Amino acid sequence: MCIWEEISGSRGRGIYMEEPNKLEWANSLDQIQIPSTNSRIIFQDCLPRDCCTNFPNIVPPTNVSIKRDQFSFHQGITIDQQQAWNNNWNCHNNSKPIDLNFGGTTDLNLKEWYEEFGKKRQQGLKIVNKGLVPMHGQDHIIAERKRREKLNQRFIELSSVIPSLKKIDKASILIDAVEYIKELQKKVKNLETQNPKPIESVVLVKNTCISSEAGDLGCSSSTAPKPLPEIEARLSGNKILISIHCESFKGLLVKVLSELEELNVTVTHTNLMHFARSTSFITLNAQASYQNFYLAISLL
Amino acid sequence: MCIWEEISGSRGRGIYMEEPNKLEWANSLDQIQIPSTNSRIIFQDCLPRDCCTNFPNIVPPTNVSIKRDQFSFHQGITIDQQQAWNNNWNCHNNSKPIDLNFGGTTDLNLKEWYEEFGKKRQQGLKIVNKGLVPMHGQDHIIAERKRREKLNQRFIELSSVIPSLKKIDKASILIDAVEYIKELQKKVKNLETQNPKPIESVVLVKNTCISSEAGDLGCSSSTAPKPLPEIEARLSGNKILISIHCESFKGLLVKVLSELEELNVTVTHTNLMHFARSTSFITLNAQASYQNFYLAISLL
DNA sequence: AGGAACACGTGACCC
DNA sequence: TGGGTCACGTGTTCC
Repeated sequence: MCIWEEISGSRGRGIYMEEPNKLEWANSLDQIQIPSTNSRIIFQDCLPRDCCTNFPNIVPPTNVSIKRDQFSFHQGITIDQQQAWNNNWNCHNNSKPIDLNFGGTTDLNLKEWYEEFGKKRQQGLKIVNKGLVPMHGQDHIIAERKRREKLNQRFIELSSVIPSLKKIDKASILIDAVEYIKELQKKVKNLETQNPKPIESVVLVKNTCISSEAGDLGCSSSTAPKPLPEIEARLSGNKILISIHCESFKGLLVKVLSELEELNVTVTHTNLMHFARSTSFITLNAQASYQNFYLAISLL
Repeated sequence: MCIWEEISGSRGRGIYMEEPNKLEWANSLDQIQIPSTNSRIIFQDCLPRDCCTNFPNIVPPTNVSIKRDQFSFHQGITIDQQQAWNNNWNCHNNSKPIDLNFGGTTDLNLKEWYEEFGKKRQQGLKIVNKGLVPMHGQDHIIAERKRREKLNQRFIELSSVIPSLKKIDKASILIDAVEYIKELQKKVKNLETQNPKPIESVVLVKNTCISSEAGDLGCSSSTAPKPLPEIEARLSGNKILISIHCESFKGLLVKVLSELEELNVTVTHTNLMHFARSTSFITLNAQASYQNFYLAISLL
């Protein structure tokens, strides 16, 4: 014999009803009695169609709300059972509970139905008294449900961008995500250090008398209408292409190269050609280390 | 009227007792009856001294365990009430429950005491039936606790490898992880398509009489002890460095270049030098499209 | 007060 | 059967 007696009281924030989450396995209908007021009982994991078809008149007037394989009943509003049955019984994606009126409409023996139904089940019918949730507690439940859904959705999203996913439980997803991210970071680092940045920029230092540090290249000595040296620097990432047109002198290339070396620039290709009027054309490919890159450019 | 009737049964895995965590506010002693066996009821938030002093003989033999401002009673072991009272009653930091024997030792009226006590309280006495925990349930609780800890640990790990983390709640971590992974994937793709593979390989085609397609480069005409042409090809990813030493003839460079062009190889740098005995040294930098890469190499 | 985030104990389910 | 995983409703805390 199970009897729920309602005793009102306030606990914590909301108004609570009696006996929250009372749960048991009914092995005999003799154990079940319906709370008189303000209570709700959910029969979980039962086949709703059977349940509804055979459900007897327990405590009229009683409502039954249906959702998936659950239904609950309580006192209050009544609507047409058959209508809800026809429209929504098999509509599993309908999240809104449906009220069904059982009050006085059926006379079938719940005990008989239950015991027949119970034979097909390993355990007794699970009965949860849901009547004793805090008022406003429904909001909390729904909010929490949404939060869980959101989190799960994002777990799915995360797992979808990880190609090397082995198991799909949450812990593994997180582990593999960390692993994958580390792998990608490593790859990017490798690629970036040995490759130019995709962004290209061009710096032009043409027809400009360069500063004192590079002055020994022969800047001041020229009085030609087109003043020498001409220096062009083109940048792509940390790669540099330098073109120099200047007067020839002994040790010119050594000077240029040592100059660049001081700027921590690695020369990858050089080309020197003498041309008319004893001038030289120097073409250089070089690569700057990242930390000295802008310094090097500004000094050039 | 509140009646707990024990109904044994198995639910899930362990053996469960009836009515776990039953909780209510008792406003009248008429509402309270003690479960006959295997149950424990805790009176919370009551003053133990009063309670104990005045507690009647309810269902002998009954034990009462005291912990802070709670005490529970159940059937079983009995110890001396007065001793526990003297030693432990006010010892609030004693976490071990103490058993007190009420069986037949006191005859006071619980109803009177309770109602006197209840006047001082806003609410009724809070009664929690703690008797109905699952057996072996402790393992489950601990396991689940560990699982949660593990998951949280991995959330922390994940968040530690994401540099652009704004908020630190779980949902945001997952979102940012997805975003970051996509970003990295994109970066890697960009870098990989425009850059050579980091693996370097070297192919040597030295001192070999090349095949008919390249035969017009002058292979057959040479009778020198060291037969010309010499061709070396070095590979790094899809980049190729070719060194050719062969006899000079008119249109040599054009021939070489058009030959390479047919192989869908993009030449990025060339250098031709004439040297002694009217031979030429050609150095070429080239880049093969991936699909023609191995073909190009085999033809060279 | 009221929403958001979290931890908790628990029931169910799956190898 | 037992270990592991998940979802659920709830209590708590913070803003």
